[in-house]
Amino acid sequence: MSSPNLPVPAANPVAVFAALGDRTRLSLLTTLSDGQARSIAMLSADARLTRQAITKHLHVLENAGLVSSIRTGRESRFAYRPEPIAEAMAYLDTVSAQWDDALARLRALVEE
Amino acid sequence: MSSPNLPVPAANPVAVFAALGDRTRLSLLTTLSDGQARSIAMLSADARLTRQAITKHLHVLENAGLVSSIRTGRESRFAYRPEPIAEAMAYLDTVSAQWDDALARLRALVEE
DNA sequence: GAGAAGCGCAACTTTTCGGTTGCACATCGC
DNA sequence: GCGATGTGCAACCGAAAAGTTGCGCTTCTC
Repeated sequence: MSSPNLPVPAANPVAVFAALGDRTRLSLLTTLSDGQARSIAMLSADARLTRQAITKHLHVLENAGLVSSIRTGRESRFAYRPEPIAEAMAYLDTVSAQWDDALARLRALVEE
Repeated sequence: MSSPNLPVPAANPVAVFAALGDRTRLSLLTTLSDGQARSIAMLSADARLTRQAITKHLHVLENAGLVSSIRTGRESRFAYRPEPIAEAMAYLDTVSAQWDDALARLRALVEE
């Protein structure tokens, strides 16, 4: 999967959050975040789902830029990619920053 | 909506991310994050969707704990709630921390 | 070379999601 | 009191998501 030199899709916040919004995928990502690349077979081993279901989830994660895959021999290994997570956190930061600003202004107003 | 004294649902990370994984909802939340509570009519005014569609999205956000609503007179006003965002960021922090640890260990190994 | 392991692809089923429409009901303002 | 405003609820629809099954193709391994 993932035609070799096609750039990894831009980490669109909505797509990233959507990818994270499924417990199977969140669990896969958490597993992979230890830096160890794993094959589909390995990742499906301890899952209650079919290998194909896991494969689909991995592709969703890949399209969101959260993992990358390379085919080596007969197996394709998936690896964690940190960038989108950083961008997602940056996005959430802007949201909570706006909130904090609003709070600060309100407080200033109240305290005279 | 939201029976008065029922505790706001626990901010389950999966539910929060799923709620954020839609551009209409993300946009609604961004709007509300300025601290100003708004009625459904206000929030639907500048949207290309039906009032009912907006209402549904607001309920999704509410179930994820991202907003709260109170009925005042004939209108029900929705307000931003910061807690789930903080928890979501905390979750992402654990993921990226695990990644950083893995990187550090790898680096240490390589540098002897 | 033969069997096993690891995948990919395609078809199909079942829910879930995002949206709309229609209608009834409460409330506000004059 | 009455029209306008703001909602809530329910039914319905189409598209996408989640998952399964079946099958064929490579790649190891002995």
